Amino acid sequence: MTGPLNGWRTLAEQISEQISSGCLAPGQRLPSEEQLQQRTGLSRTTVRAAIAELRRLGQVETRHSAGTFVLGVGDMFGLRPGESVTASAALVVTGVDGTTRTLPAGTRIVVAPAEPPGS
Amino acid sequence: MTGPLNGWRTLAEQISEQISSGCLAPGQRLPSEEQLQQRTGLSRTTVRAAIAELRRLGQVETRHSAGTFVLGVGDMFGLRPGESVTASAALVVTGVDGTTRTLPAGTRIVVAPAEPPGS
DNA sequence: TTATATTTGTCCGTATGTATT
DNA sequence: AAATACATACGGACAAATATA
Repeated sequence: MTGPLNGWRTLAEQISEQISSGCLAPGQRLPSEEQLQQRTGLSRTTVRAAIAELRRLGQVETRHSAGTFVLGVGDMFGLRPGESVTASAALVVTGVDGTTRTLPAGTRIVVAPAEPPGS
Repeated sequence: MTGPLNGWRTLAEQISEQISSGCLAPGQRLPSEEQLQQRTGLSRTTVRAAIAELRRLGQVETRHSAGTFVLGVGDMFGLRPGESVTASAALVVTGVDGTTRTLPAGTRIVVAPAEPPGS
């Protein structure tokens, strides 16, 4: 098995891939929670956990009683040495392998110094 | 009544204030979910929702089977090539000369590519 | 080392409220 | 007014990882 994974992680990943591949375009509405329940056989709790994850990753936005919608890709900003970034909300760092890490609000993001080659 | 006990937002706010006021110091463990249940009379679902909110705000970090711990603030984070950062709130970039620039929420911060010397 | 208790993780079901369509 | 869809909240059960004895 590729990995049984949990319920909500698997579902979040599947939807995320549909977004990445363009099957779900920006502005488009995701299936309702009930529809996702029926299609996947998962409970509503699990479906909602998956959507919450997508929200955390900034891929979708949920509007009360209207649905969950795919967000467009945000702009990129290239941070240069000497510059720093902060925000009044938590910062989510996405690593090279796709894993994420949450930093407290107020953390200062700077460009890491280059590693010396002889490490 | 011991308190209003209305919902996960209230609980999250209460704990958040304890963190802001220093009653809960960085590194300190929050009461367990069961303890919070008993103290507040809320269900575990609601208690967990409150903690999830604190996590979303970057105020705490939860370690499996160990507990939820208060995070320190004002730390630095060195961003490395390949990593990216976003936040659900506006991002403020501070330049080398001290000037600031505000970027919309969702903007992806990446390490700017090194400029070739002959530019 | 083994065993036990604690604590969080995941998952399910149900009910009701609220906002949108 | 009615149907749809998300928000909140309760309850229970078992798994998994950690800490402790």
